[in-house]
Amino acid sequence: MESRCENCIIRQFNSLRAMSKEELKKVSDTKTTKKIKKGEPLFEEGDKLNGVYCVREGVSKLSKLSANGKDQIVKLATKGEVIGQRSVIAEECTNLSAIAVNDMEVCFIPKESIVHTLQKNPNFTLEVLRHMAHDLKEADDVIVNISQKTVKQRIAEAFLYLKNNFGEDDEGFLALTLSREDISNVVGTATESAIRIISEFKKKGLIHTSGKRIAIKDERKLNDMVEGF
Amino acid sequence: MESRCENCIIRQFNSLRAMSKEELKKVSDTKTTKKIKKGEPLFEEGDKLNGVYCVREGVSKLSKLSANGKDQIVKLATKGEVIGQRSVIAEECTNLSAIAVNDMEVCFIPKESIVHTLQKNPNFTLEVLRHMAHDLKEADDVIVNISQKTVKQRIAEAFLYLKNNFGEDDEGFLALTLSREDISNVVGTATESAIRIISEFKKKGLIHTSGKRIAIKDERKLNDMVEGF
DNA sequence: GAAAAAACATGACATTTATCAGTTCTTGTT
DNA sequence: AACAAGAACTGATAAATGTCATGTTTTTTC
Repeated sequence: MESRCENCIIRQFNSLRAMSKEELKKVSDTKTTKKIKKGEPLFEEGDKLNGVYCVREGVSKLSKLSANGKDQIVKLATKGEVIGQRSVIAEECTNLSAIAVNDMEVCFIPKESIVHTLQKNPNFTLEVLRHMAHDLKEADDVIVNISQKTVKQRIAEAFLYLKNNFGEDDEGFLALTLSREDISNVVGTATESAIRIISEFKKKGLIHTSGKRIAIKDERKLNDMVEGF
Repeated sequence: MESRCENCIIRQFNSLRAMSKEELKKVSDTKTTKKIKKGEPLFEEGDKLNGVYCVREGVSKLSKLSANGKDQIVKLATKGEVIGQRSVIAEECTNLSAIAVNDMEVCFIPKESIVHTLQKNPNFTLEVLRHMAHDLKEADDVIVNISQKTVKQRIAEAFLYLKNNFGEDDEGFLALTLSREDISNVVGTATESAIRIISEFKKKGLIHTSGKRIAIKDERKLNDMVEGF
C-alpha cells in the first residue's frame, strides 16, 4: 500500500498543509505516484494539464523554448514543491515544459481534487496565492538580473543559488549537478560562453571541478562579483 | 461626495468584482482617492505598503533598480489594474517602485479591507490568484524574451505591445508616449542603443515619429522582426 | 573494456551592445 | 519670443557575447 498524503512530510513545505483532513483524504485517494527518469518530461510546453505534480524526490527544470531553438530555464523545482498549479488555476495550457534533471518521484494530483478546495477553502487558496506571490517576486528578480547583469555575474549568482538551495555533497561539490548546457539555459547565454566563464572561474580559484561536478572554493569572491566588484 | 466602488466600472476589470456587496461597501468606505502627477511615485522599492492601489486613470510603470543604477521596468499598469497586491499578500516590503508615466487618478484601499476578504471569500481569493497566475506567465515570457531575443526584436515587440494594450490616438501615434529612456528600461538596454534602433526603424519605414511620439507604419514587418525573419 | 556518443573545452572571429563625448532638437518657463 | 533644461540623437570606440570549427574528455552502451 502506497503512503498517504495525510502522513507525508513533504506536504509541510507546500500549500497542501492548509487543507482540511477530509480534503486531504480526497487528494490522497485520487493521487497516483510516478517515477520519472532523468531527462524524461513530466509534461511539455503546450500540454493541457489535468492536475498538479507534487515533488517527493529529485529536481525538475521548468523551461520554455524560444524561437531560436534554445531553452530558457525559468525555475528549478525540488522536493516539496508543487508543479503545474499556475496552469491549472488559469485553466490554460501550460507555458512551460517540466523535465527531470535527475531521477524523480512525484505524486500526480488530479485537478478535480484541487479545484474544489480552491473554491471552498479560502485558507488553502490564500496559501497557494502566497506561494505564487513569492514565485512572481522571484521572476521579477530574474528579469532584472538577466537584463542588468553580465553573464559572468549571473553564472556566479547561479552557483551561489545552487549551493544555498540544494547544498553540497560530502566532497564539497554542489549537490545538484547540472550540465553546462543547463547552466547556460539558466543564465540565458550560449553554452560556449558559460563553459568559458567556468574555466575562467577555475583559473582564478573561485571554484574547482571534477567532470561536470562543480565545487565552490571562494564564496566571498563570487559574492563580490555578483555585486559588481 | 466621491463616487462609490459599488458603481465603479473600473472594478469590472479587476478582482474586486468577486467581492460581495457588504465587502465592497467596506472597501468603498475606507478607500481614498489620490491624484498623482506624471513622474511622481505611488510608492518606492522597499516601502511597506498599507494597502493596494486601483488605477482609475493614467498609467504607472513598475520598476526595480539594479545594482548598476538602471531601472528595469517590469510591468506597465493601466486603468482597471490593481497595484501592490503581491506585496500585501506576501506581507513583505514591495520589491518594485511604482511611478506615474502620465497624470494618474488612483484609489488607495487599506489592506485591512482586503485581507479580511482574502481570508473569508474564496471566490475573491481565487480571482486574485488567477490574476497573479496571469502576471506570472507574462513574467516568464519576459524572461525568455530578454534572454533570447536581440534588442532590435525586443523594441519591435515593445511597440506592438504598446499598440495592442494602449491603442493609438486619432493621428495614429501610440496612445501611450514613453520617453526613450523608459523604452530602454522596458526592453532592458542602454538608452543610446534604443535611440539608435528607433532611428534605424524610422529609416526603414517601419515607424515614424514626431518629437517623442511614435507611430507604427508597418506592423507586418515589425511582427516578422519579432519572429526572427 | 572497447567503441560510440555525448558533453566539455578552446581558439578565431563576427556581431551585438555598451560607453563616452559631443551636438541638436523639444519643451516648458518667464 | 528668448532662454534654459532636459531629451533626443550621432559618431567613435571598447567591451561583451555569440558563432563556427575543431579537438579533447567523459559517459554510455553493447
